[in-house]
Amino acid sequence: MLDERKTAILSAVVHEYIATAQPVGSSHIANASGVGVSSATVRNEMAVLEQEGYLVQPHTSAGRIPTDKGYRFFVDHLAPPGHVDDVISRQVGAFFEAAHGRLEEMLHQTSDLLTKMTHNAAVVLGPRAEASAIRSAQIVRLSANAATVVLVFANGNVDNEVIVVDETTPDTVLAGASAHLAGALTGGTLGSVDTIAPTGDEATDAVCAAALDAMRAASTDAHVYVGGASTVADSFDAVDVVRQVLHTLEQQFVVVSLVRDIVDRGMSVAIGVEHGVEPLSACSVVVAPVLVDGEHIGSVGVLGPTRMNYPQALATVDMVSNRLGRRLGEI
Amino acid sequence: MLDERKTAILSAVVHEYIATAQPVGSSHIANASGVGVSSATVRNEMAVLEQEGYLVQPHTSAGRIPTDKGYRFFVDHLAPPGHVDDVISRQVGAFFEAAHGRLEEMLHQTSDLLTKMTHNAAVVLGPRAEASAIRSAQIVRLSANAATVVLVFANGNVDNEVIVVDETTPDTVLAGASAHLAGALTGGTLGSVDTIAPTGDEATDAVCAAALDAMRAASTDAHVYVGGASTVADSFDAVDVVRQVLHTLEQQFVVVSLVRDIVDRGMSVAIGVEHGVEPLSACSVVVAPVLVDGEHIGSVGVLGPTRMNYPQALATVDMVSNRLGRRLGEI
DNA sequence: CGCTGGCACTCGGTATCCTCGATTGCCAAT
DNA sequence: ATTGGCAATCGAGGATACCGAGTGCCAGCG
Repeated sequence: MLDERKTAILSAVVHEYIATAQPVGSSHIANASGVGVSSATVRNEMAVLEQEGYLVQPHTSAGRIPTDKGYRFFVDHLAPPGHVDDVISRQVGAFFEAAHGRLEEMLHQTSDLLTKMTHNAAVVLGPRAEASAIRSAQIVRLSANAATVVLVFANGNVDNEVIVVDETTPDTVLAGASAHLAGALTGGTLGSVDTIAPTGDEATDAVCAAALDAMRAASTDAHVYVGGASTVADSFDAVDVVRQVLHTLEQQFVVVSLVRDIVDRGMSVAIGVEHGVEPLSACSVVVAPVLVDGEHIGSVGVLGPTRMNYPQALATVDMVSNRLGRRLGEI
Repeated sequence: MLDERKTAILSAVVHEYIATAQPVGSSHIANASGVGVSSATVRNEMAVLEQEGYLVQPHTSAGRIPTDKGYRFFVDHLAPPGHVDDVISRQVGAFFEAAHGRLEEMLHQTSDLLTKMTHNAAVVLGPRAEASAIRSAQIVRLSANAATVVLVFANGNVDNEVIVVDETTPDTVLAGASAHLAGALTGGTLGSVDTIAPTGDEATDAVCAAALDAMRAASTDAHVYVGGASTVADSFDAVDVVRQVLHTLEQQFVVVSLVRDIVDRGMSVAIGVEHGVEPLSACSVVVAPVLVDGEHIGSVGVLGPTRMNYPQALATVDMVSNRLGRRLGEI
């Protein structure tokens, strides 16, 4: 464990580096921060902090910058409670008051909101379909050989899949199948319903089976919204880092498992290499689960450079996840 | 108009520059291309081409690079018919064969497909809701004070909006409103239906009106899918150009009007400043309308650096728009 | 008359060198 | 234990020189 003075110095370095993105030297700290001690002493302490892995020097004769371990210590022990500006807070409130319309639209906008607040890329993971209760199911014919299955879930999500139907299938059979499907699914969840009881009519049963298959296939892919990807271009000077990060962010699968993994481990911040996604090792991720009635139905997070503003990010992500959860609970 | 030799030289410069991204000098052309003429002659011709605005020199003692005007001449008069690799072509075919599920999902995947094929950012504009015939409408209660309106359109699109209902509204009224709404809307379009005939029951009419308002509000925002934004980081070395372009690409409104504008003007390529979006002046856009039964229901396009591979982009965009249109027509 | 080879000139890119300043580590003094 | 002082380090930034790719122009040639 670090003594009080080392702690103060580390804190000062982190703060300064987050603010300026420049390696910070001993004299800066000796002068500016509350550590009433000479630069030489700070130097000695910083040398120790470097040995212990909290700081590094980009090169001799440069100041120090925090390592992942340094940031970790900072967020675990030093991060001020991070509070969200009152004005901002009110804006978020207003945003969720006004939020309406499709669930998807709302989640999308939420990611934009996070981006605007933190100036970092934002990720919103929506609820999985299979967990939510089904409120309505219907099959609507689109053309001679196509129909669409529409499921309305209790959480406000509406999902649909186009299925192929035989041209000879009469509308009456489709309508029958629609009614049968509605009866079988309404009140249940996609996860709980395995098969649909046969009606005896072959054509009807075929349509129902196709519909269920299609919906089940669709329900597995998560809703994920990544906003503000362009901010990563602002966060890094090295164009190849930008390339790598952007490229990775476009792979939904990677993003989803990244966020899920962190949330599942009960963490709220993953710093640099901690999250194990190598191309994002210059980035930290701050996440929070979205809870509705205590149930974990999604996640929100922001992704930025390791020298991001952790207190603000933590506070913001927390607040947004709360508000979003509350809003979703109202539906 | 340019004589044959100038044309050949311009063509060679464009080709070379697209391939290498380096200013191309007279000797390169004299040696490599089919213009059987000395470098001195090429130099003279290039000087003229520069005066006429087809080429520029980044600085004295450097080779030439094409201007927007140069590219324009190239795509208008010189671009080889641009053909898509057979293998690729088959893959696209397979993609659209296999395409299924939600319309949105399909459009999203289409943009990814375009990105993969052209290594540029891709834009897909989906059909507007208001134009398409409504096949089904229903209102489903989600909770005491919320319900969702679900509309199924003939083109396979399914749209929904959450509306607020009075807590005291009984389920029977909602069901009645749902039926009434379905009766009023089915067969029509959102554009064609102004108001819903009153039923006489006040609560029912209120719900119907709210539903119509919500859907009409929702129908105006276009479905737009931007894929492969990360490729712009690969296309430019200057990090500030990357920032600008990415930032612009995130503004859906700008992207939508950009593409719409080009398509509406009947153009298939907008080069550099031609499209008038200043932050994208280093980019060209290749677009094609998506037609179903001769009706323009959406657009696809790619956006890349002005030195993109126009023949390939044109061919690809064309092909994808055709296939997509055909596929959408099947529904 | 158009084309060509030749030549002087230009200028960006790269390498080299130097200086300047920020910062460090260490040491002796307090 | 802390501090002021000091030599040492090393990158950033500026100046200089060189190289090479490329140009423009001109005189000669078919």
